[in-house]
Amino acid sequence: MKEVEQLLESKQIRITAMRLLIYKFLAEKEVAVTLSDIENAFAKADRTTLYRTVKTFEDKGIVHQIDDGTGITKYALCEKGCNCEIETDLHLHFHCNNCNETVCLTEHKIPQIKVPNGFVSENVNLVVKGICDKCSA
Amino acid sequence: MKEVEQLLESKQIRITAMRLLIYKFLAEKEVAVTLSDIENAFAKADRTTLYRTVKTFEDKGIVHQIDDGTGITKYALCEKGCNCEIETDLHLHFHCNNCNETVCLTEHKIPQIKVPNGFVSENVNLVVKGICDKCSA
DNA sequence: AAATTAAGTGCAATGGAAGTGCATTTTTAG
DNA sequence: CTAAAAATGCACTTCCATTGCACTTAATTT
Ligand SMILES: [Mn+2]
Ligand SMILES: [Mn+2]
Ligand SMILES: [Zn+2]
Ligand SMILES: [Zn+2]
Repeated sequence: MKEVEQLLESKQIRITAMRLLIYKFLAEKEVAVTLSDIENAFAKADRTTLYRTVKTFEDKGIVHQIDDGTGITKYALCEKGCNCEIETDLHLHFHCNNCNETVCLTEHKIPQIKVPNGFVSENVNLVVKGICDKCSA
Repeated sequence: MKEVEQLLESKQIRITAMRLLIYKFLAEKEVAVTLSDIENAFAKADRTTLYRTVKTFEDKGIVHQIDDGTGITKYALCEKGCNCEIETDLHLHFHCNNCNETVCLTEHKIPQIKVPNGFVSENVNLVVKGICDKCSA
């Protein structure tokens, strides 16, 4: 647990019980989660608090948002040294049409995309949909 | 106008005044439009009608939805012979962070994306964000 | 330690957009 | 012309993101 507290402090995030719990929850999940997922895991806490906690994490660069096309924002912890606040998020995301879960494929970087003359690419969002490893087994 | 009516008929879409107008509106726009854009252009028509008209167009394969990450669904006419109802939509979309408009880059196909073993890719959504040609000039 | 200030949390409410049920109008078919 | 089918309009619902404000907890200052 000490490591988590150190991480939060290093990112200028004050430590509270709620924040430690939410961080732990995100760390245990191997998939991206919605606000409702968090809400269900912490029935006592108010949705607003969870929302703002995740937003704080995002602002401080330890969580990134994922728009997987379902219309519901998902969140996942950043990898160590991910820097997605500064550079653009480079890895791709996979959404399973069967189990409806979304995962970060952090090892799979988004290839360079060519755009027509006059266009300037600053950022790319790439979501692959299909069947995940668990569902295809 | 005759061509439009023929196109609609060939796709089993009944011709109504509203549908012709909306088709014309989409055809004139060189960018993807939101439902609100259409709503503003046809103040008299009810939002539901516009919604269902566009949905009909989509079901019949003459319009495709675009999720550009703004959280608001956008629509654009399909190219001739686009077949995005059958195969997956292959071209990429560009969203301008300056003018906030989204365009189809129909000439730019989405490259083959590698996914890890066990994952099956069925569909890819690729949105590039940056500065469009008009805004960068 | 007490007082002051700032930050975090909870409750209530708002707003935007997508979507649906049903009554009414318009089109099509017999 | 009449009956059936499709399209349209209105009202309403749902879902999620987001905010204002009051209250509680933690951090600073005196
Ligand atoms: Mn990710
Ligand atoms: Mn397109
Ligand atoms: Zn799955
Ligand atoms: Zn632009």
